Order: sequence, then structure tokens, then C-alpha cells
Amino acid sequence: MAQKNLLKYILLGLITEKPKTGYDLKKEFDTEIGEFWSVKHSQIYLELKRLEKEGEITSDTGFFGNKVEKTYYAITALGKKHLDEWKYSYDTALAVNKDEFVLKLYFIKDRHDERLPSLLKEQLDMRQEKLSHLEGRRTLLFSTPQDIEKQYGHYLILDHAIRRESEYVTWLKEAIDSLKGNEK
Amino acid sequence: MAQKNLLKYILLGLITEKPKTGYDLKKEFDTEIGEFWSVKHSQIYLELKRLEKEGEITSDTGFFGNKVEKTYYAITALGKKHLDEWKYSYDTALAVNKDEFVLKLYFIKDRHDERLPSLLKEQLDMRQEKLSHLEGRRTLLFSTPQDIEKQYGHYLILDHAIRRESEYVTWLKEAIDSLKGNEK
DNA sequence: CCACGCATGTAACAAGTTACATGATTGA
DNA sequence: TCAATCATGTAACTTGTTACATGCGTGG
Repeated sequence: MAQKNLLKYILLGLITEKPKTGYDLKKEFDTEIGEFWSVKHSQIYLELKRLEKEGEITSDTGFFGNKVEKTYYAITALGKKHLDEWKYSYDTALAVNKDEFVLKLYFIKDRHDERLPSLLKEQLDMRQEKLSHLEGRRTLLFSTPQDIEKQYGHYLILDHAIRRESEYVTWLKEAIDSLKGNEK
Repeated sequence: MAQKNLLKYILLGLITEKPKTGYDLKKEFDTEIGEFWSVKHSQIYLELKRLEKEGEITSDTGFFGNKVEKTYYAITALGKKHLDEWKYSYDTALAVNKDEFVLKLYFIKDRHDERLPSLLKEQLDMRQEKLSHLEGRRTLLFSTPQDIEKQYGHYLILDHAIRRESEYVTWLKEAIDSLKGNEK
């Protein structure tokens, strides 16, 4: 996805709350946001330098009570403006949901392929594990209506991730069932 | 997604059935396969040249009864071997489902944001349209059990795409409903 | 003292997009 | 005749991955 540079807006969005280091930002991709975007730390540090050069963020390097030098990045007025423009922009087209597993299935034309059940089963295990993990997070983070109220966007995307994985699990289970007794 | 080069396997998979031109391959991304991978024609032609150089495919250029010169690509034994290895390989990790719309929501912290309903509504319209289109294709392509039997992998991924979009639609509808009467 | 996590970066490369470019055919 | 579709490609660029690199702090 060249050109659109969503990482820019994600980083701006994440430091809006409070200034953060590259490492802080990297860690954010380990939880909810990681369900909908991924990036390597090398790319984050590169992008932060660029954003600073372009005046979207400012940096503050020093030893903040610690022994280790850190660089905190904060959003500027320009950065806020661009973030807002993105947040409220309308998409005209739906992006593609790339999925390697589904593509593999597409090329297994034969319903009676003996390796098909184990491929489905392995994917099911991974998806179920992920689903459990996400449900655990919802319980942890959103146990009261006030929690939901305070972080509504966050709640919505976690809820969406859970539904998405539930759908995946249901689909796989039905596919596995539909093969039972059909093993040629 | 550098390095993994899924396009290679998709192209190999698509020409396994019969030899195809770059243009034929490009068109395949307009239907089901486009739900799970996208690519520009420039990339396809580049990849085809590379695959030929690496002995995965062979090419045949000429005027096949037409006035226009075309190049047909066919898979080699080596290509078949690599395609098979990929088809039956197990994934160890789940790839990230990148989704710009969901990320936007994440950064709209305020449930009472007046621009939130229209953003949700616009997305809902697009997703509903897509869902209708996919359901139309299922009706068209898989009206009988024999159709499903003949192209089982194809059926599975179309079914999955439909369920995925249904989930998206349900999620958006519920989110919109949950905002009703809450407009601060 | 050693492994692991914290913290930051560079370099080489691969993958994918955008724009440019050309020319033929087909149907309205 | 004019637009759309067929058909193929190159060049410049951006995004993202992989690998390499360094050094400190903390807990077992």
C-alpha cells in the first residue's frame, strides 16, 4: 500500500493522547491496533524522523529520571490538523482484505483432497486461540458501561475483531463438518 | 508484505488450469480472488517475467487466430512443485487484517462525536452493496450441489467473503443503533 | 553473570503503487 | 468516430521487511 501512508496517521493518533517514544508506539501494535495494522520498529523510527522533518511532530530527547536516553514525540498543530482531516475523510473504495489461507483453499479444487481437513483444523486452532485472547481482553478492559463510554472507538474495534474471528471460526467449523464422511 | 511473494503462488495457481495471458490473470482479480488479494497489472507483468526467468513458467507469444499479439504463460514441473509445497504448507502465524476504517474509529474517542454516525453510515452503504454483489455471485455460480462439488475451494472462499461482509454489516448496524438518542 | 526486555537506529532489499506510454479492436 | 476494452510494458517512487548493530537495566 504505497502512497497512502496510513502509518503516519496511526502514529499521529497514538501520540495525541500524550507524548510517546518510538518504543512505546511499537508496543501499541501488540494489542488492539495490531489487529488492524502491523509495522516493524525500523519503520516506526524512520517515519517518526520524517514526521518531525515535516513539522507534524516535535521531539524531546533526554534522560527523564532514567539512566537510558529516550526520545519523546509530541504532535504539533499541523499534525493535529492532518490527523483530523484523515479521521473525518470518507473512503470511496473498500480496501482488500488479504488472506493467504483463503487463497490456498481457492487452489485446492478437490473437495476430497486428503490434506484439506488438517489444513482447516490447523487454521481453526489458531483462530480459536485468537478469539479466546480477544474475549479475554474485552472482559479485562470493558467490564462496565462506563469503560465503554470512555473509550468508545476502542470498544468498537475490539468488538469488531471478536466478531470477525467468531465468523472465521464458525466458517471453518462448518467447512470441516461438511467434509465429514466425504473422504472419498 | 515484502519477501513472502504470495503473488507468485497466485499466478502459478491461476495458470495451472490452463495457460493464460497477463491480461487474463489481471482480470481474475476482478472477481472472487480480488476479495483476498489485489495487484496492479504492472506488477503482474513484472512477476511473470521473473517467474519465467526462474523456470517456474514458460511463455508462448504469437497471434493465436487474432490480430493482436499475446503471450500465454504455462506452468512448468518446477512451478507445480513449488505451488504444491505452498498449498499444503502450514501457517505458523496469522497475518494482520489491515483495515483503515477501523483504525479511524479507534481514534474517535468520543461516542458523541457528531461526525461519527455519518462515517458509520457511509461505510455501511458500501459494505451492503458489496454483500449484495457477493450474494448475487453465489446465486449465479453455485445454484446446485454439483456446482459446489466441482469448485469446492472456490465455493468456500465466496461463502467466507459473504459471511465476512455480513459480519461487517451487522457490526455497523449495531454501532449505529447504539448511538441513536445519544447525540449529546 | 546471563537472558530478556528496553531503546534506538542503519542498510539492503523486496513488494507494490502511480504514472507514463503505446497501439489494436469492438461496439454504440 | 469515439469511448471502452484488450493487451503489454517501463520508470520512478513508496512502503514495508529482514538483517545487522549497539548498549543499558533488571531479575533470577
